[in-house]
Amino acid sequence: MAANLVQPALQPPPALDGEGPLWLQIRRALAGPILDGSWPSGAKIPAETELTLRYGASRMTVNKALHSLAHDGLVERRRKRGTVVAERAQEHPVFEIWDVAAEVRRTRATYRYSIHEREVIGGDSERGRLAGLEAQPRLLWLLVEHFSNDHPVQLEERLINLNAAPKASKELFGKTPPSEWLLKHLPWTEAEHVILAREARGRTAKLLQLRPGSACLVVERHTWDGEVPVTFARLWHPGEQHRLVGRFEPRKY
Amino acid sequence: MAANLVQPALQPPPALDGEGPLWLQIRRALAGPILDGSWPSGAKIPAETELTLRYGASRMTVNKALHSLAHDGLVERRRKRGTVVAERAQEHPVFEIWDVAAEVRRTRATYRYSIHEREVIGGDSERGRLAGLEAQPRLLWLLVEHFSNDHPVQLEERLINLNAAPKASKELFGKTPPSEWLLKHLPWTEAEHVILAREARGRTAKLLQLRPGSACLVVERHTWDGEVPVTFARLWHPGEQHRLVGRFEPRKY
DNA sequence: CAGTGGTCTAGACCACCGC
DNA sequence: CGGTGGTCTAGACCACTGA
Repeated sequence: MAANLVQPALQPPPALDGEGPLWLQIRRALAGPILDGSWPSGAKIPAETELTLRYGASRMTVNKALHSLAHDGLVERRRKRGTVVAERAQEHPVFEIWDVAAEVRRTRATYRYSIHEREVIGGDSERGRLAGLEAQPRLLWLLVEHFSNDHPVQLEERLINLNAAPKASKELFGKTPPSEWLLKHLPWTEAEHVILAREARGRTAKLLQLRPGSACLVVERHTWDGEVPVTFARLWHPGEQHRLVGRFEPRKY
Repeated sequence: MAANLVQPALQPPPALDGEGPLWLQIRRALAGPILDGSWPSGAKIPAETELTLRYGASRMTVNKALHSLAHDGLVERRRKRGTVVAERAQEHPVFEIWDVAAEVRRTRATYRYSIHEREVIGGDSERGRLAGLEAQPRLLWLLVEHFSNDHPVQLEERLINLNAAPKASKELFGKTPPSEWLLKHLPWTEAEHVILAREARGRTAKLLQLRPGSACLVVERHTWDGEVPVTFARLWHPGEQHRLVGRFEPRKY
């Protein structure tokens, strides 16, 4: 039984899935264990030459995959030391589709959600128009509240285009919150986030247990699949409790 | 006089600056005209093979530069059509170091700023401690207000580490606002943005011409040069006026 | 010193898609 | 159809930096 002095035993690099360009396959194969935690921060990733053998690819191809992972902050590379899993690899960059449920669970708090409203409406309704979905005949409207340790952390106003997601009309979201369900079941190719500050009034304030007029951080998210709008979400967060954090480096220009 | 039917006459691709890797030089050479507007959205960028000749580089190298520009949303590439300047090329991605002055000027409004306070303080002062700069002996404190068409759009609370930026102690920022001056004169390797919502009170509300208690979008930005903190800024924006917008695509994993 | 990534080349084949 | 980007290769030299 040789002691693993420096590196804990790691699962070997996973196999490729055969889908798409080789460098993206290699990227996915390496990103998987990093994101699901089986390769912890600081774990050493095989050298380029080694991956070259493992995957039967040229070094340039392996390099493209690793460069791409480094660009997105999942790994850090340095000459001689090699490539290691980055400290913050699992942190969700601000402008990705993130998920309150996962975020709450990461802090080891208990997560819970509650659906206050669920209704099929037309796109020409006030809600549909405000979200820019007036051209869509049928929308599913949801009002969902998310809790961390039974304390409200997010109020979610959600519209789902039922033409793009017919399956959603039968879904009651009893076990899976809508955001997670959508990520799993609906493809999207483009998203836009708008971040702004707004005062909580009326029901919004009441549900979030805030004094009317309290500042809230609001994230509005549109997603499209090609040209087709898929879903809209307006996410209310109590003022200073919810902070969007992003780290970055200077641009290259 | 042949009519330029489809493409307006464009400046030729600029020369390289000889600094750093070839692909980054090419990237900079192409990014310049895009960002300063001399190549408008939709303008066609020479094909890879053409740039290969122009810059005496191999196609792989040119490709790496263009791929990188496309990744960051400055250009769009499609087979046969070629590479064109993206629609939103000049929009500042949310999590970059952006500059109100440039933003205001882009909307063709007149930009103006005013320095309300300027003072050298110790890092152990309240302001220094709140910004996490307590270990720094000397800080320059500034309170700057930014206007678009004489209407306040941003209030900037600024701390500059004078150990990292000794030149700043003599700078009066009479012609150049601090943010722009810092970008020009101070190197940084890492930055962090925190976005939150907060109510404007007292002087903050008064300067921004808001009713006390109005929701503001606050961006707090730290930058470091290696391990050394360089500057801290807290930027207040009137609630819904200032929106941070980001577009993105699904991750590749 | 030597392992590792950083970069670059010259050429190749292919897929897409506007003309 | 043919121009364009997308990808891949096999090899090369170099720069950094940890052992």
